[in-house]
Amino acid sequence: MDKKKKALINFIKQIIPINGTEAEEIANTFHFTKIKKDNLFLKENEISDDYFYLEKGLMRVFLYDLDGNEITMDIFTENNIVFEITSFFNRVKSESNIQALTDCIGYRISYEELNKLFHDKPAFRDFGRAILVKEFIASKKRNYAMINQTAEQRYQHLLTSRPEILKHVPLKFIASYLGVTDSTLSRIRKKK
Amino acid sequence: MDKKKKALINFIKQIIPINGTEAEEIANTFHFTKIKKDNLFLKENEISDDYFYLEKGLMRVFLYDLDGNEITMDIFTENNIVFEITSFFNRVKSESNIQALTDCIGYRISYEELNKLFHDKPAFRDFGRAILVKEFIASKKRNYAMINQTAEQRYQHLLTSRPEILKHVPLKFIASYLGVTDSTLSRIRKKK
DNA sequence: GTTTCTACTTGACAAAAGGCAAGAAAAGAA
DNA sequence: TTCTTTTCTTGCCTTTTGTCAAGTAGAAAC
Repeated sequence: MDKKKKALINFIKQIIPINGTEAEEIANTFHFTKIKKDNLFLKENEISDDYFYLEKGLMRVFLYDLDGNEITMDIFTENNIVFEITSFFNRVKSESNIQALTDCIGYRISYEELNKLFHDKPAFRDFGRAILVKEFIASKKRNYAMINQTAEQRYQHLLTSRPEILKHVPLKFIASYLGVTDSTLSRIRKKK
Repeated sequence: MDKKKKALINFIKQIIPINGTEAEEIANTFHFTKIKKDNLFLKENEISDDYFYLEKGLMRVFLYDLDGNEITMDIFTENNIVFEITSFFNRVKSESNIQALTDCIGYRISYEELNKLFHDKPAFRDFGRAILVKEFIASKKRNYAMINQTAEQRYQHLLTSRPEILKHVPLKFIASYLGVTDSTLSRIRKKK
């Protein structure tokens, strides 16, 4: 038993009903991982092999648009699973990068290990599905916000729902995540 | 063996590698369903119990914003799985409605039947996951388009990638799906 | 046929957001 | 500390999109 995996064990228990022993066995398949600030956890054109529980820190997903501009598509905060769904599950080259915005620690498993867990621990299948569903719902909410809210409303929502992002992430990344330019976000922020 | 389920069988085979017999057995768990134009396949505040393969027709997902306006969040075309992920998988009341935009036919199963299939046909688990991943990717692409493209670019893309929508769906639904007002879409369309 | 909807268009003006460039402020490096 | 780089702000002007309201076109109802 690895005492240090407590956060991961609690996270698993929070997602699915499972007894302590089994949650521990699952957690013990995961490997401790550190990522230094600014380092890339996933590079574009690589096939992602990381299903990663982020215990501490912040990460972002970004890619380049047709003009070569960086677009921040997602920002992950602690106590979440971080992975590039397309590349990881479809075993194709990633179009996006995942970068640590602060020093990060957490636990990872490979595609093979994940599938072995699905096989060995049927309860864990529900975990896998629940994570997919959870992230999918978050993506749909973002779509809704982009259609129905102004940039200012999206900013206010981020401010109240995930204030830790505002504290640690440069404005330009937040701006592109919210779908505006950094000038616009700077003006929005000034208003308040 | 039900000859009429050929489209569904082919769809399953297209998503996962599977032999004909097993694909047929899976397909035979599904129930033929018709939905008349304009009818609601799912009503808000109901718990969705439909995992639906749409063989022919068009459907849309919509909900009401805070001002009571209808927002079309998604449009489904034929040869796709239609379901409200949050309500169906989390067994909670749906916040959105699903409506037939034309007369529709297809095959449905319930949540219970789906889970039974996952249990009885391990290969079908990959199908379930592949569908989730497929829809998730589509949602992420929509997010990207909303952040990086103008309404006109989004319209042009829809025009070339899914022209059947333009033919059969009223402009106001397409407009809200693209994240613009119907006036704006009308002007965009005029340009070309 | 006429009426009644609904779908769509269009004009005039307002609001939201972007582009660009200059400069201030803050954070890091030496 | 000073220098350098990055981050953020701001002004000016343009583009995009929204709002509201009036009007047309077409389909469906009577």
